[in-house]
Amino acid sequence: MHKRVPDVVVLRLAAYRRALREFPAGSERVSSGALAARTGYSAAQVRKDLSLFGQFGQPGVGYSVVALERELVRIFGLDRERRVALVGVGNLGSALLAYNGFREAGLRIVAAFDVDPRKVGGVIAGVPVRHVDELEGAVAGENIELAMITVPAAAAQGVVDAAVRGGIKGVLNFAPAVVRVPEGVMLRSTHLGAELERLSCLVNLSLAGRDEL
Amino acid sequence: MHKRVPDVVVLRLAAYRRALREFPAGSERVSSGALAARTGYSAAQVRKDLSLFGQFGQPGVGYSVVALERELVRIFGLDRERRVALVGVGNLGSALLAYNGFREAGLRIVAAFDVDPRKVGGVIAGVPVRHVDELEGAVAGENIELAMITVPAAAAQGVVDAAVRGGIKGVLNFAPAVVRVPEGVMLRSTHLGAELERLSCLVNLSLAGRDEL
DNA sequence: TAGATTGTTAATCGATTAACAATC
DNA sequence: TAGATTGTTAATCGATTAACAATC
Repeated sequence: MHKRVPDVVVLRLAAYRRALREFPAGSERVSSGALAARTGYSAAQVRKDLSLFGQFGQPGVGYSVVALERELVRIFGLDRERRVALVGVGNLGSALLAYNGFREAGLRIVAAFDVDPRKVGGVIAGVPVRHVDELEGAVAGENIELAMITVPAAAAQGVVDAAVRGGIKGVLNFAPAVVRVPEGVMLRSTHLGAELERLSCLVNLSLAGRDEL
Repeated sequence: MHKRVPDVVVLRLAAYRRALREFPAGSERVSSGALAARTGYSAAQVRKDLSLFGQFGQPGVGYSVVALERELVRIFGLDRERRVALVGVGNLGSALLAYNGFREAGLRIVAAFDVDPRKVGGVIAGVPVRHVDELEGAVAGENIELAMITVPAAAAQGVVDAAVRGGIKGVLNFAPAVVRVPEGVMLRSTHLGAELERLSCLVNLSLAGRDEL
């Protein structure tokens, strides 16, 4: 288990997992070809991607739907509960708190943080809102591994630094700002506008007579 | 202008644009090296990416900050207002309606749609909420080019079909469902859980002793 | 001029695809 | 057995990097 795993492989693994979950109840076996058809990738790519992590299939037979899904869950590290902090309880933060998909994925938002005294002390979607001053201590003392940042751009680096001091393992930044984390801390950045801007670019390029992306 | 533009290039162009916007006021010129330092890519890649679209720099001098940003805006198709519909006024839909970043990017949400009679007829963040039955007609008659879908998974394909019938050019799907669009309509899919699951995967792989992604 | 920097070509690197022996 | 399908190797393809002539 020492191979490098490209980002794009993680993206496809997530698609395989989703496809497996949506498989007709009662399906026991699935072939790389069937997974490919459901996800839009190729059978060879399905097998290659999975082979990075082990040998999960049987030649001539295929993969066990249940066992393969279990392997993917394990690869994603979602086979045990991961505790998550959310920082910034605005519109997007509230939407994330109310989102049900995390729980079933093993991702549990256990604490929310904000600076607004009207929000601190409240409870949103079952999650207590605490003052952001408590963030570092909470990460350090309450086994919080991941943090989602939904604060204004100007505040982003500060709260990321606090989470890092507390020992956070991964940061998902939704603030439209470049933030830095030390080596060893995983970082993903996105923001609400990004996807729509990229879509606009695709539409624009395709209309300009280019090939489809 | 007939080269294929890989998805990853669009991603980097967006980063260059953001970096340009954050450049110290008064900067007139920027080199590929300076852009690289700000975005974490390499100078050669900056030049190569830009060269896909034209020659924007001067040898020995660099790029004009203002002119390059204008070119990027043009490439993204954001040099004129693009009208956008939002379908599904839940938590995420409301967050998108309230997000200010779209307007300054030239993306204007002109109509929101829902099926809930308590929401239909209201106005959120200045945008009127209409019944989803009006979606197709609105797209066709009100020059709406892009649609953001924030409805439950089960309803996603139906509203996408309606938007497509109305002549939508691009769809950004936030529902956790696989949707299909005909050739010629651009589609991007993501959902709130996806990024956090990918982050979890990164953290898990890095802790398992793998190289950094 | 000398130093800096672009745009592009060639070289390298990595990812995808095709093919097939091994296996059920 | 014959048909199906995996895991992996080799071949192809595409993207990144390095290098440099051209230019300011």
